[in-house]
Parts: sequence; structure tokens; C-alpha cells
Amino acid sequence: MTVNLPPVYEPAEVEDKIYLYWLEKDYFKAGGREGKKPFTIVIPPPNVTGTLHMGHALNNTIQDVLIRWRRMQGYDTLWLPGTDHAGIATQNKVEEHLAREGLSRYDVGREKFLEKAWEWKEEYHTRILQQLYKLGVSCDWSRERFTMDEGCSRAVREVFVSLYEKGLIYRGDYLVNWCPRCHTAISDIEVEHEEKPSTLTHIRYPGVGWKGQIVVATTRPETMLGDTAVAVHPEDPRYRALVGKKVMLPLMNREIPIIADEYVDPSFGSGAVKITPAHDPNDFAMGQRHGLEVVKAIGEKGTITPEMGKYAGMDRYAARRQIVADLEEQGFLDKIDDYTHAVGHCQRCKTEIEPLVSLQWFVKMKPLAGPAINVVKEGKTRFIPERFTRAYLHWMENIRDWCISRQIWWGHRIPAWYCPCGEVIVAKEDPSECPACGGTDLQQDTDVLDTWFSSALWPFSTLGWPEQTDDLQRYFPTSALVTGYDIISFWVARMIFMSLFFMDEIPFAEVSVHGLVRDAEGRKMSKSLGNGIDPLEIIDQYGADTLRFTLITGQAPGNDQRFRPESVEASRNFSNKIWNASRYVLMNLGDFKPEGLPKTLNRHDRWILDSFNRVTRETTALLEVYELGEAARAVYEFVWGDFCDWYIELSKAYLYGEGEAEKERSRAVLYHVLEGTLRLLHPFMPFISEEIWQHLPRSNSSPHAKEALCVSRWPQFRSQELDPEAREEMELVRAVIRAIRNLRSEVGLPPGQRSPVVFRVPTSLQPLLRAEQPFIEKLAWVEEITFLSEEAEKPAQALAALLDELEVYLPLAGVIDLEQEIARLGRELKNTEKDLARATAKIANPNFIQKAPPEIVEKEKNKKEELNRKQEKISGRLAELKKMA
RNA sequence: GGGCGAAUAGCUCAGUGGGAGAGCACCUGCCUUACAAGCAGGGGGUCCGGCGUUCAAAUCGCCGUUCGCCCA
Repeated sequence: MTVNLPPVYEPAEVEDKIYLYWLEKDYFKAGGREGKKPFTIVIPPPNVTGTLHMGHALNNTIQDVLIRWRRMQGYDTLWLPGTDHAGIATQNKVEEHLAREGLSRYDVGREKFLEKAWEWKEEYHTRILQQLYKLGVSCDWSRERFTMDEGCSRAVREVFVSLYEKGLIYRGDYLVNWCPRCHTAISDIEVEHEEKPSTLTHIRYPGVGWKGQIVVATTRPETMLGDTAVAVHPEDPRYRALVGKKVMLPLMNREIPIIADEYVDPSFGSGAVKITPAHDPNDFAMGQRHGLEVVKAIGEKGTITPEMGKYAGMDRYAARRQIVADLEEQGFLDKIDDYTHAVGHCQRCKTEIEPLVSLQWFVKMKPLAGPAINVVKEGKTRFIPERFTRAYLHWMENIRDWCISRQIWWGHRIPAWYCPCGEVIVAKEDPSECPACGGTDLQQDTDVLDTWFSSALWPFSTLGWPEQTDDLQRYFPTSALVTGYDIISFWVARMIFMSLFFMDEIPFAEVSVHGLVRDAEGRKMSKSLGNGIDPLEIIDQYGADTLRFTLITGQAPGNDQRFRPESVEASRNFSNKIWNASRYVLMNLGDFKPEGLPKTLNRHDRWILDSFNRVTRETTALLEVYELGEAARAVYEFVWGDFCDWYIELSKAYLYGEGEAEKERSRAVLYHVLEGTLRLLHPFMPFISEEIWQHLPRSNSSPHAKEALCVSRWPQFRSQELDPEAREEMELVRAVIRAIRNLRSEVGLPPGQRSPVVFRVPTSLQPLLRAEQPFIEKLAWVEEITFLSEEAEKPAQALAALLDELEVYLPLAGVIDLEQEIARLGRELKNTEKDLARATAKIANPNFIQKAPPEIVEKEKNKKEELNRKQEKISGRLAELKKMA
């Protein structure tokens, strides 16, 4: 074969071609590996709201690394892809779109609106898929799902009806977080709290039938319109006598009672608080305890209700200003202080939420949370890193009922129907008549379910549930879930309790948690800041492998990372390094046919095979514990630091030399190591590794004669192939070469100018160094090596590198600057003596000898001896030089 | 108010009980028949501060400082 690869890797020319090849061959399809253990991941379904961002790129790359690695290990891998309808988010997008034509959703009507939403979904679904293809993910596309497809929708109904029948779903009046802009209730965790400078308004409430007044403080004076009590602490001596009496609500001229409740903090403000059950969660709870009236002062549009006299219809902020002005005018305003407090905002549109009492559907959480707490405590589902367990448990243990109805149109419509006779019908199939009165005038609930309701079923609904499908049997529970820490409570927690309730099993054994991808300055990437980086742009410019490698190496489990152009370039350089190392091998293979490793291997071969064996072990072990960044780094170091910097350089002597047998042996090892390296690399950089692999010669007797790297075997670590002898010898050889390079660099010798060196070396080491002489000469730009025995006189006019086992001299008659060399050796002596002192002190400590593990003590002793020899050599040399000076 | 995380080279970050690391940046010398997106060499650290546990702490515990996040 003729190989003529360009010197610079061009990802754009190979990636699409290779992805299509993989798809054609159906490599990503699960099944067909009977008898193999399954390894399953369900994708965190991206929202069809828009396109993918860097966070998605990271999330999917991690999953793809795991899946490709397990596939190569021989597992029956299933990575199930899909997308999420993302209720409020998508609805908002479609509404924005309509607004450009001057239309509201009410103008077009529910049916037409949903058509638009489906169109939106189709468009973005296609784009998301394109992006995932570009990233190179190996999902089983034949099993792709959507949260609103037929099967998932059936699962949603099944779950709703079942929970309703078991009394775990109920409908009730409750204080919910209302977004006046999205015009819907949202769950507690969809509210973002933000500290904001605000004011604390102190208002006087005059006594009724008693002399005096009570001052209450509030951050939201406009809610006073709906006050139905003033509360004090029962033990508070200032107010004890007033409990049970009444005050007059200013502006409204309504009498309201003074009540006592433990909840009131007597040390805050005046120790008395106004109670607005309709507009504050704590007040609502207190109102329930005391049977207080609920007076709505603010309506669903964020405006004052019609019952509130002159304020009726005013926007809540305008009303606040007006009310404060009126209070002041009428003498009820005590004072206004500056104050900072947390204000709830809608996660989707950032509007300040308004707590409102309304009729909503809820999931009763306590019975569901218990088992979900247990499985995590028992370690049946594990969070990685472990610290996220605590956040999960804290949330689960303090959980409140989950408001699941949303007053929007895009989503799963609540399967409840109302009959004029008062009957409520909750059913899997649309009812045609009322079971109570036989009436046919049934109205379905207009609300839809919270998006997370369907996502909570994702691990089993996507596998066919409620049908007992083969896939469900085989692939559930899934093996791992890969997700960002920001959706542990939204999604992970809910999948766990839903799965335990309906499947009686955990949904996944391990949750690998990753962090956020931030911009180069560490800020969150966001549309409003305009600091987002489109993964596709990076792929177009540098290739998917580069993007993947950047994200993976920049990542430590559970930690945020910054996306920096420098790191992208570093990854790009690495892929080019791989490309060129492969070019070198391919250019020199000739008509080589792989037939396994040669029978006789030399020291260099044994050393690189030992290194490869070690990096195989390390990479595999790191992947096992989800340390993907470390695993990728291990491969990087091996490729660049061992294979390229040393083995390839050493191999040049053979390949550019004369001996045919040597050439063949060298080719075989280069081939073997390169091929194995590509396999280690493949999960991280699937495209470049596959592309090069496809260029490698193959033969039928080759042990890895698969048709694609993507389905070849993951390298196996073999302990019997470790070669400590070769390793040790090569370490010495490399140390000698580095020492010579270092000396040459001290005097600024350019590579082209070769120099003689002198070794003063024990006879035991002479065979090794004489055997390696040609390589030392080549790699250290040496022209001639003289071997001296230890008895021989040392060269005088020379720089010295004093290793603990031998001495290396660079003779430079007349060139050497004695003063400089003395200074240099003096610095080295100082460092050596410092280390020696530390080691000596350690060994002198009887506690250390007694309590430290024997191998550590042994190591320390060896170190001390080594340093001793080195110290003697340096000081000896210094004495000689000083004599000459 | 409660919880969690971060603090290590100029920058960005790995490292979690046994001799301080990487990438980038910087300095020096090099186009060396794979690669200048490269090669060789080098400088650079109070591992935030303090106390403790231990034979041994960047690593474990406690206290504090600064920053970030989550929850109430």
C-alpha cells in the first residue's frame, strides 16, 4: 500500500465520512451480543427549545467515552438517545415567535398553537441530531425517543392514573409559585432566589378597642391589602396582653386579629408580623394553623384584584409605590429601612414570582421519598463524586409536595375530566361519558403536566414501559447516568423515586456528576451575556476530537471548567502529534504485514511494550472510577512523552539504518504499539483514531482483524508482560542522554555541533552503555564516547554531570569557564545536601523505622544512599576544580 | 441563617497521607529526512493563614480569611 498523508491533520475531511461509515455498519446498535453483559446509558434528553451548547457537548462526550470504551470491552452497549419537549421553555419560544407577528397564543388558539409547537420541535430536533452526529456520539439511533411520543405519553398517563388511584396525586388549593409572565404555576425548584437590595417598610396598625398601635415590617407593603392577621410570639412580653385583640388594617379599614404563633421571631423588627395567607408561603401555613381568612390582593396577571378599591387593576409595583405614599399621607408609615433579601424569580423568564393561592395538582412526596432516600443511603445508587450524595439526601429529606400542573398548552395534558354533575374522572383512556351521571358533556382539564413529570420516567418509558418489552427486560436498570449537578434535584431524584415506585428497582447504579462549562473568565455562558461558544464552531475549526479532548481533559469529576482557546489549541496540537507519529510509522512500514510481535525483542522494544502495558492498566483503572480527565491525560503522556519522544526517536536508527531484520522487528513493534495506542485513544478521539486505524495494513492472521477500530477490542493489561528490567535499564540510558543534553545546553552547543563525552562508570554498567552507545550518540548529539574505569583519572577541563551510578563529562579544553562550573556544581551540591539531610533525619527517627511501612523505610534508605554517593561525587569534583582555579 | 465547593508556578488547573505536577505563558538554543501545531534545555511555588492528628500533611480534623454555588 502507498501511504501519502498530509503533514497536518484535517479533521473536516474525515469526520463526516467516518460517522456515515459507522452508521452504515450499524455499529452503535445494541443487541446481537448474546451472552454479553449489557451496559446501558439513557441520554439526558436535550430540550428541543434550541441548539446544543458546550454543556451538552461535555455531557455527551463523557457518555460517549464510557459507551465506546465498554463497547470495546465487549459489553452489549446501549446508549439510548432522545429529546425533551421542555414545556414552559419551548412554549415561551413559540410565543416569542408568534409575538413577532403581533399574535398571542390566545389569538391562534390551543390547537393551532400546538401545531406551531410541533413544527418548532421538528426543526430543532433535526438540528440537535445534526450536532450530536458532528460530535461523534455513538447512540443507538434506532431506539431514539421523545418525551411526547406515543409510548412516553402512554407511560405518563399510566403513572398519573396509578398515582391518583393510590391517593398519591391530589388536587387542591395551595399556595404556589406563580409566574405572572409565563402565566403558570411553577414548582419550588423552578424558582431562583437572588439577593437584592430592597427596603423594609414599617407600618403602624392602630389598635381597635385599645389604645396604641402595633408596628409591622414588610418588604412587600402592597400585600397589606390582603392581610388577615398580625402575629406575635406567644412568649413576647411586649405583646402578650394584646393577643386576641384587634387592630385596624390601614387603607382598607378592616379589623384583623392579633394572633400568637411560635413561628414569629421576636428579635426581628418590632417582633410583630403582618400575615398575608394568600401571598406568602409562611403566612399561608400560619393561616392554615389559625383558620385565617385568605384574601387575594394580587391576581394572576400580577395586578391588584378588583376587590381592592382604588388599587384595583394596578400593577403590583405601581401599587406598592401608591400604597406607601398613601400610608405616609395618612400617618401610618413609621419608617423605611434599607434591607437586602432574596427574591424569587422564574427560572425561565426571570420575572419575580408571585406566591398565589390556586387550584393545582400535586404529587404527595413523603411516601415516595422514603425509598429514594434508602437506596442512596444503602449505596444501591451511587453518586460520583460522593459529595453529591449529601445534597441529594438533604433535598429528599426536606421535600415538599410537588406541584405538577402547569397552565400552559405544550405538554402532556392532565388526564382528568370534569362533568357538570361534579364528578372528576381520571382515566388512561379518554372517557366518553360520566360514570356517575352518564352525562357526555365532559371537559378535560386544560392544564398540562410539569415537564419533569415525563422526564422522571425516562429510564423505563424509553425502554417500552408500561409494556414488558425485551429491551426493558435486558437493559433496565441502566448502568450509569451522566449529568450535571444542576439537575440532581429536578431530574435525578425524581427518576429514582418514580423508578422505585413503578419498577421496584433503581433506575441506574451510578450517577456520574459533572460540572458546568464556563467561559474563559469563569462566567456562566449565557445568551444575555453573549459569551456562549457554539460547539459546532469549534468542531468546524478544529474538529470534534479536539473539542472532545479539550472538554474531557479540562474536566475533573463534579467540578466546573473554563473553556479556554489555549486548551483547545493544546488538544489540536495533540491530535496533530498523533497524526504525525502515525505518518512516521506508516511511511516506514513498507510492505509490512502484521503477524503479531516478533519473537526476539530488544531492550527498546521491551521498554515501550512495558510502558504501553502500564498505560493500559492505568487508563482502564481510571475509566472504571469515572476519572475520564485523568485517563485521557495518561494516554496523552504515553503518546507524547514515551512513544513519540523516545521510542520513535530510537527507532529511526533501525529504520534509516541497514539491517533488514532490525527494520522488520522495529516495524512490527511500531505497528503493534501504534495500533494499541489508537485503541486506547479511540473513546476520547474517535475520528482521528479510526481514520488512522483504517490506513493501517491488516492481515487475516492479525489478532485484531476487525473491520473498524470502533468495534475492536480494548487493550488488555498483562501483568506477565511487565518488564522491570528493561524499564530500569532504559531509565538509566535516558538519564544519561538527558545529562549530556543538559551539559551541552549549559555551554550553548547547537544540535549540529557534535561533541565527545567521557563516561566514568563501574564495569558492571559498561555492557549496557556500550550496547546503547549508538543511540546515546544519536539522541544526545555526541560524536565519540570514551569509557573510563572508576580507577582512571577524571578529565580536568570538562563539565560534569554526576549521576549516582556514573559520571558523565563533557570535555571542553579551553572553553570551560571554571568559575561558572564551580558555581553551578555548588548549587547542585546545596540541593543534594538539603535532600540528604531530610532523608538522614527521617532514618534517624526510631518512630519512623518502627511505624512506617517497611517498603517506605526501604525506599528512604535507598534514597539516602543514592544521595550520599551523589553528594560525595559533587563535592569531590568541586575540590578538584577549586584546585585548578 | 444552613449546606457544599474552590484557594497549588505569571495564567488555567490536575494531584488526596510517604521525594511539589501538566498545559499555556516566559527565557536559551535549534527547520534535526513524522510533526515549528515541532525538538532540546531552563527559570519559576509560604501548596490561602493558624492550630491539631500522625513516624510522616498540599492531602485528614478544627478555626479563620477570600471567592463561588445550592437551599431556606
